[in-house]
Amino acid sequence: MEKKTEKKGASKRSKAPQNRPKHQQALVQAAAVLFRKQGYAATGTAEILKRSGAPRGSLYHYFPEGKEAIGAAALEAASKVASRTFRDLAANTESPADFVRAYATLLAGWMEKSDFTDGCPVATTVLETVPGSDIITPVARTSFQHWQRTIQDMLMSHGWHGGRARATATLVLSAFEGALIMARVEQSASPIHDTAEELAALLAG
Amino acid sequence: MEKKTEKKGASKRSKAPQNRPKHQQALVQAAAVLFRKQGYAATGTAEILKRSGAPRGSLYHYFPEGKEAIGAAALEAASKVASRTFRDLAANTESPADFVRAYATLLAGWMEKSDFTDGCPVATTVLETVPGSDIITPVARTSFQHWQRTIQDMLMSHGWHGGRARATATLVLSAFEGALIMARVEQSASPIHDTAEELAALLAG
DNA sequence: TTGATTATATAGACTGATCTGTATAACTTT
DNA sequence: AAAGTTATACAGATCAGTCTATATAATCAA
Repeated sequence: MEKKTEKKGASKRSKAPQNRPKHQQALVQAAAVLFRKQGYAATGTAEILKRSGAPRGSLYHYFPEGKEAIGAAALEAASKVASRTFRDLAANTESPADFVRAYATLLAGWMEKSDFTDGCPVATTVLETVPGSDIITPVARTSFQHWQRTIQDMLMSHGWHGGRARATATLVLSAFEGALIMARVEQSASPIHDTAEELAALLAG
Repeated sequence: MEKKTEKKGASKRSKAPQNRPKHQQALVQAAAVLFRKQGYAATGTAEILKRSGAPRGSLYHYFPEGKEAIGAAALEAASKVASRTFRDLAANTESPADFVRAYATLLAGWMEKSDFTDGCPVATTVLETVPGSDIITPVARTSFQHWQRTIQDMLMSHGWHGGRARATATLVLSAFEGALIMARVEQSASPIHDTAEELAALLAG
């Protein structure tokens, strides 16, 4: 079982530190996209490998706990992106009503661009793995709590008080979560805009 | 696939173990539970067979198009149950605000009873198969549209006007859909009640 | 500096289990 | 017998995960 021994290595022409965790990030990124679009169980490790360009060995090197660990990492990555979006949007809008409208526009554009094959990166995986997976469940929980808190803070910075802000933030999150599902099924951004307009009415009144 | 197997009708109403579509209904029922709890792709036909007690041959006899056809049938069955619940609830509540509170109580009890392993029977399958599956996609779309329309009618029967009733019904549906996901992740009925209370405030004001 | 040693990372063949779907035989009921 | 249903064996594909070998980096030895 001899293999070609390519001695071509050893050339350290570039000191670019590109070969450290070369494939780790690619794996998470690929998994995030695939899980989001087609679900957790329907996505095989082979597909993740192919899309990321990583070999099988790397997957189990970086994620000894296997597929579930990749799922958790993908959720974590997606969660951070969304949290940052929430914060940025909160900083650049003038009222809660503005905030939900702006976020709706963002989501709608995103869904349209993907031909309605995208959706919430957390929801898809969650419905297949929570509470079954001990690795994914806590990550998902933290993610939702973080989002909820970010929206709650946004409301409070506009004068809302604790208890009501908490419940309202939950409604906002629930509504967008559901609107993404409806948009996907109806292949239309309308549910997102309808939901946001009604939310805006509540937040303004 | 809907106009083929129902010619015998209710000619025989004996409770006796008559094996007409004996296994057909059991298959759909088993699939509905499993898809709802653990997802579409994660549920193998073997598991459906085992839970339903049907042999493999029956599955492909009643559903020649296989797993996707069972998925569509399960969605259809679940959709009808929910529609009926909506109508019954609408008939027995005195205002839209009452309606959402009553439905929240129903959902919360259901989730608690299942230890938060249940959820919306449509959402779970949808996120894995729409728009990929040509068999499931139209069923899911019809289901959501039917629900939306039922809630819209409820609102209009309380004096709401067309345009606003449409958008508000979408919000209500989205919010409950999302609240179920959050409840599952947080292993708590609070997101459902919080969401419903905020919705009630909007509907009352 | 050079050489040896260990740790990290890449690479893909391989495994046994499970997947969906098919084929065909054997009932059951009319 | 004929049609409708049940029953099981089977097939090819794919599944997640393990294995061994190799390559590159970092650390230590002289």
